[in-house]
Amino acid sequence: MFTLSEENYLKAIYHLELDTDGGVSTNAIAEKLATKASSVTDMIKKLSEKEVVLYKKYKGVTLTILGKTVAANVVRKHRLWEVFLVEKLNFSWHEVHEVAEQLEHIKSAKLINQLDRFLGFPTHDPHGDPIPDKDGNLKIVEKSLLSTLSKNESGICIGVDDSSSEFLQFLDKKGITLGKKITILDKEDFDDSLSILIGDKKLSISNKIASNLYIRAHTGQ
Amino acid sequence: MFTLSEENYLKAIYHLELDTDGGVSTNAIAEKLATKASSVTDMIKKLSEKEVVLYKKYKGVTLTILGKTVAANVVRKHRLWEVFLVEKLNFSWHEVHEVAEQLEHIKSAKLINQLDRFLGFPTHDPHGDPIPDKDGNLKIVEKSLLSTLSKNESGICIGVDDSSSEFLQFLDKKGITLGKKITILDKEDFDDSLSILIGDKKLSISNKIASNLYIRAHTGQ
DNA sequence: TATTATTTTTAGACTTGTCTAAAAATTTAT
DNA sequence: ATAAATTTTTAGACAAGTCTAAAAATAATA
Repeated sequence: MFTLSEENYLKAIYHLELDTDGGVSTNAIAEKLATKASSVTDMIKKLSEKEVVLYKKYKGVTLTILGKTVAANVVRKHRLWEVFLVEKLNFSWHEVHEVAEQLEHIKSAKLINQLDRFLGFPTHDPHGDPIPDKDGNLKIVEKSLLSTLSKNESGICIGVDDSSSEFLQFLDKKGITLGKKITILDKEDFDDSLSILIGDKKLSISNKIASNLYIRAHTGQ
Repeated sequence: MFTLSEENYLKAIYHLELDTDGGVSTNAIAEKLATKASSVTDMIKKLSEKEVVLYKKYKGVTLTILGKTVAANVVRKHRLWEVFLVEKLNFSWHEVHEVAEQLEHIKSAKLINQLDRFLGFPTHDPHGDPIPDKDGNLKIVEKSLLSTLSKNESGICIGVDDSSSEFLQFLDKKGITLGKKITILDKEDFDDSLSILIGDKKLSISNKIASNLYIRAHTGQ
């Protein structure tokens, strides 16, 4: 069994591994968890003892199969609870993270299985991130940043890169939500801003926004 | 803000105060929390600093208004989660306690308010115990043990005294659930066992069982 | 009321997870 | 390739919460 703190380290390493090749550095973990490198070293030794990470001094860490399974399970719980909060308790998508950070550590296999069923076996959380299945596998969806699409191309909004509260509230205000079809009407060379059609509304958005929105290619129609 | 451990102490004292007059003893708390008296003394000093208990050496503790409010809020969360688990996730009433012990420590006012609404503002948990309102007040229902009723009297089953897993499973097996009407058909002087009518079934139950079932008097009908 | 017995508190130690400051290893740059 | 900068690790300390063993206070009993 793993402590709350151990689970948080495993989750951090899990996320960092997704966009790093090779081992995850001590400093990267420290930054992600808002802690000190020395604390990370201490914890890594413990996790290494428990055989959930592979560790060689000065060379960073990688998760073992076991470690990845444990981490994915925490992520699974986090995202299922986010769905619950939004779908059943009327939370906005920018309000769920902090609470899900707590709920993800509740230990009960039955709880999470029944919650999954209760929610209708969702595959994605309210931010569009995939929910790992019981074995820790997740369905990869081909996705691209809105900013990489060309004029007249379109796609379905399926997620965000930056899921900060501010950004999500901004999207709410603009009426940009998951599942909506977005079409690029025009691209401005000057500042890389975009003119887009979302639903039946025409919007102008900056490149910064477009670089934080994930789109699934929309063939035909 | 209170730590998980502090909340557990406050809850234990809250429950113990309900069936004790005067202060709650160090040993009683230690037994309830399966810890040592010396640990209790340490924690009590901390809680006293935080002004949630009144403490005089060797004289036991009592909750302050603030302490009672905090404790009642933990109990409120515990019982609301139990309702959730039974009503929405198909848990049996004997399975909920352990999970609710964890969920009761999740910190989010919005979460618990929305959960309350989602569940239809329930007043009692699956074992028949009252759920404190936001201010920590609970509706007292006049209740008596089944064993105190006389022949031909009847009432509605509203709760259990012993909520151990074994007892609850026993009740399930016998078909005894909350809300059912129970009538005393006969009392056996020899061993104080009872012959009762529940629903349309006739049952014989021991005095031990009857001393663990709470009944609300059922006037008329 | 003096003497046991019980309860409670104190003193000191241990674990977990964290920190700061300094040393060691690695990487970068001249 | 050696010096400088950065990263990582070690060493030692601290707070929270717990424990054991012993001392102090209270309660029970003769």
